[in-house]
Amino acid sequence: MERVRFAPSPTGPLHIGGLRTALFNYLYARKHNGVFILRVEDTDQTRKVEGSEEYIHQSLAWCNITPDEDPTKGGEFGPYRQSERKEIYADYIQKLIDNDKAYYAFDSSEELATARDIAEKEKGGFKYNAENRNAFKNSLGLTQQETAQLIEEGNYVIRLKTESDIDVLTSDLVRGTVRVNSNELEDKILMKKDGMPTYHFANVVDDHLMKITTVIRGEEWLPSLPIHQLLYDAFGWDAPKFMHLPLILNPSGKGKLSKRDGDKNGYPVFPMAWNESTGYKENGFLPQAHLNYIAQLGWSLGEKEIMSLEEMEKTFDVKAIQKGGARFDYEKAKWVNQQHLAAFGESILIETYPNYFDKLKEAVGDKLIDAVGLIKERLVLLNDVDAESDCFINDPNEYDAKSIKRIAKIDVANVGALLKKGILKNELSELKDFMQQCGEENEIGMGAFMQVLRVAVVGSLSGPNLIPLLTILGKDVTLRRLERLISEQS
RNA sequence: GGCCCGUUCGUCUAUCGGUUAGGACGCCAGGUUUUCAUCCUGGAAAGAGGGGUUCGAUUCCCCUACGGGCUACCA
Repeated sequence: MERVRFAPSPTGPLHIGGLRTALFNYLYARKHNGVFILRVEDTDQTRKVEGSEEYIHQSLAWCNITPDEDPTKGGEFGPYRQSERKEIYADYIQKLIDNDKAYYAFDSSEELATARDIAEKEKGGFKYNAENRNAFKNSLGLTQQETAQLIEEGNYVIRLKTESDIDVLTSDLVRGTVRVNSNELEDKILMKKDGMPTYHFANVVDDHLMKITTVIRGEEWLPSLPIHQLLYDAFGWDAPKFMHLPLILNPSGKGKLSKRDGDKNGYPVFPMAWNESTGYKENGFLPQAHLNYIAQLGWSLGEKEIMSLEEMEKTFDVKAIQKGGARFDYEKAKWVNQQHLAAFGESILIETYPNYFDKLKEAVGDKLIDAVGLIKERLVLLNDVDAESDCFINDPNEYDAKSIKRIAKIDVANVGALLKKGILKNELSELKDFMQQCGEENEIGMGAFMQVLRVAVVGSLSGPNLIPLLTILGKDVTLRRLERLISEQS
């Protein structure tokens, strides 16, 4: 039974990268009939941001990515919030200490900072490990008595005791074997002064205890994989499988996708609104379309790019995961959304997103389905509904200057008068025949009629199919709008 | 700086040693449409560079370049 987990920190809103990690975990679980767990990694109390855990839940819910086990619904392996697992970590760190795999260290942050400064100037980097740990204040160099005394005072951290000069072999599902010499590694802090574990420690302990079979996370974790491997070894545990996902980059390719770049270039980076920032939801994206697009960043879906979540669950394949980072492309994200929108039937679209169609419904009543049929193929985002519906609801506010220029050659008064007559005498649905006939008699092109009528009704030369639009609006509205154009343009 | 990972059209990607290097977004041109959008057809557009291995390399290996990540008592 495969068990995977998405393990975000509640330090702010979920962003696109985090959401994709969640998605891939979820897809992997579903594909293998496994279990998808949400674990909240809130071991850093100082960086915790109010409301962000709730935000993570809501975002996943919006996307229909439902955890099988999580902090709110619980599960067999809880608690699922790391801050509630303090005693567990204390037990396990003791095992490491007892087996000489970890040790106490008493260096102050200031002492470490100076050591780091000096080392960086001298050899370009600082590492606290077998090579120099004797130079620091820790239980490895101090007597038992001194150590006990310092522990009593409470100002200590616990570090992993790495061996010197051994090859650490790790394996990644998308990258194969990664080999690092332990001299490159550090005696990472496992337990902080406040008694909370660091990511490295809590992660390994929890993944083991929660019986995680495959760890799927971002590539930024690849450098610490050897540390995690050492930790599994220290406990004598089998490590799970690992899959490190390529990063999602800014459109420029410079750096990880950032909120800053999103703000600058006008695209959201969060699933839903967070403080001043709007999310994909508020910008009119369908959750399945958003997921469909971000899935393409690092996963080759094949020739058929447009897929529902269910289809992705079936086709997800580790072999198709990309190694290199993928740049974000908002244009394509919108195109995917347009494709999903187009696949909806009118009534299902209205049923699924009723709020977007409230105003239109009020204006056209039982002709709502016809009206939506006219605008549906014009939508890229759900938010476009407003602009596209406008011609059903309001008379044109003002006439588009370019369009007025384009009909300048037409005798609006004359054409308008003929149209008026035609509308009074004919059914709107038959107006085209009238224009044809009347056009021949008066040597006026079909285009002239249509353009005048369109500008009158919509205010510009673009918009939905005109005759069906008129039949929904009715004769009164059509005539009113036509007369106004005649009076303003004659 | 050190370590790790990566590199096919502008972008997302296919190719598991032999292909006219395929698809998608975007772009351009044409068609459909009263218009715009949709839709359809067509077009321009790619193997970072250098060495190997091989009868043959985009594909395997090495070097270089470039890009990214990590280098916290943050995750």
